Amino acid sequence: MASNSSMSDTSVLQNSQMLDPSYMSFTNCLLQGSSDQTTLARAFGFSPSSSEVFSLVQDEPKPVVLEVGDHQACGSETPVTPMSSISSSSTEAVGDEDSNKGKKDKHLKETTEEDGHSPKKENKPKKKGEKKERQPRFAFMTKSEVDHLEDGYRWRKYGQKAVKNSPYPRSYYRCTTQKCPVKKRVERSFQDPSIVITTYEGTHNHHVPATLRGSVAGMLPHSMLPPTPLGMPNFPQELIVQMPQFYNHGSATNSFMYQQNLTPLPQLQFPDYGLLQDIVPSMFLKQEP
DNA sequence: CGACTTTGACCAGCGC
DNA sequence: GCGCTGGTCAAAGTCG
Repeated sequence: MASNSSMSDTSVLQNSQMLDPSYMSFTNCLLQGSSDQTTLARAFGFSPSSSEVFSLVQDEPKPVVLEVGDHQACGSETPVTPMSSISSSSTEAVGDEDSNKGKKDKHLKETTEEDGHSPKKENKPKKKGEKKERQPRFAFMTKSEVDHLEDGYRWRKYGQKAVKNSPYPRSYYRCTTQKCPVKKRVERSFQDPSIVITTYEGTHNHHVPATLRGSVAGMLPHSMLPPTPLGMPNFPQELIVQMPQFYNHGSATNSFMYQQNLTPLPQLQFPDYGLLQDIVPSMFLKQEP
């Protein structure tokens, strides 16, 4: 599918409310406070390009984030607004979480009785109480014509589902690298079809494939390359590595716009989280007061 | 021929 | 308990 996005500008806007203090550090800098896109870009080591990143959502247990240019990141004043931040701890919230875990179990379920019967999956025994650990997740919105943005990694689509209340389907991708647990979900905002909502889940345990067409990996500054899975915070890593078109199909125009402190698009300014939730339901967790 | 996409089915969780 | 929904599987199809 489309992997090229020839997008337009890049603007980041955010909404930073409900940020859990713990996340503030990063999110703050990243999304809200620091807002200068350039700064942001710099902070993450990517350069703007084809699409617009409207908001970010992170679902991280820990705000490990700052390591990536943190201090630098903070301090500007652009309006970068995170869609929200999710603290996994407090509320198991994120429905997705379950999803991940539950789903898999599904096939754990047993076929026992007539076992082997189901044509499709076979089931493996799994413990009932056993829960799957939730992978760190990170979501962001981009303005893009293409659904699947090139981000340097190779993905394999493993499913697509219609989204309730939305004419646009949601696609599920998995990193094709062996043993890499990273998944991502891509869907379009039904409110603004030009907006693509991408959710990454998990952490790559490998580097960006060097063989990627266009050798994206090669173009990446080392700061963008995935650090070791162990040593680095997941979030930043995700962000850095996966910010799609940011480093991929950058165009002068885009870069320019990016640095120009783009104006937030009206339709992207979400007055309240309810709205946001409509757009990206699974990414918004209620925050306990 | 391998890698990837499409698509219908399956399953678990959740709300009613 | 039932139905809905989201997430995943895997066979079949497509593509380079």
